[in-house]
Amino acid sequence: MAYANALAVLADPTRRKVFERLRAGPRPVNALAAGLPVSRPAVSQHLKALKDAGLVEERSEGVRRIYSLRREGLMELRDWLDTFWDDALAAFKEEAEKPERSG
Amino acid sequence: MAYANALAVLADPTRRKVFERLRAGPRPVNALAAGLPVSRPAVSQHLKALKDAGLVEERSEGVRRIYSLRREGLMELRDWLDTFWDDALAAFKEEAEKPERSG
DNA sequence: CTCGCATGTAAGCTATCACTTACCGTTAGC
DNA sequence: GCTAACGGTAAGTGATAGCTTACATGCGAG
Repeated sequence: MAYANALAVLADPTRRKVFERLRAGPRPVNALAAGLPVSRPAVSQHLKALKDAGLVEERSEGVRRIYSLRREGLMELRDWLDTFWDDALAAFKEEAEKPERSG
Repeated sequence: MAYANALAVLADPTRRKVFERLRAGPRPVNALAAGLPVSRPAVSQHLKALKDAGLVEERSEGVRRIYSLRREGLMELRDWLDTFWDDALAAFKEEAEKPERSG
């Protein structure tokens, strides 16, 4: 059910912006916070949330913490999305929940 | 930017549950609310949010409102997700944001 | 028309969330 | 050791989101 966490974390616009910035490659906190309309501690908090959800990973480089994307964290979300196009599953579930029909 | 709305709407567990129930086929509000730990008005409110986000659609059938999935509403979200695997785009953006490198 | 079911809407409450400021630990350079 | 830069954490605050109850609306049956 990691997709649930991913959805919750990515729902916030600022946090999503931080996440999207990482698409361009690994970045230290300073760079991620630059230009955003929130303070640096706010970005730190967002990064923590992203990390807890498995969406980013962090490594130390001297005094900096370099954050990078973790695409595996998005995979469950993608899989979940795909279940809405899986017509076989949908049909099965429909029958399972409606053992009898009036028509 | 419809994916932003989709993310925000699907982030709530109860609302997501309602949405997932629709995977099994069109349902009236009553059926969607049955068994959920929240009141029926709460479900109505969730359905409104889902509808506003383009994730469900609604049609009247006598006194009932039949809600059904709208997969198009999920497409933008899926496309957005895919951008995180698009390495060409990622490389391009990386270069665009870093015109010079120390190496 | 009257009654009842199915559903949307309004108002109010509470918990949560994102933000800010202040502070602390850590690393690098002199 | 002293200082400066990077960044994580704590405490407090205001806004928002989801929930509930009460009420309004619309359709169908008799």
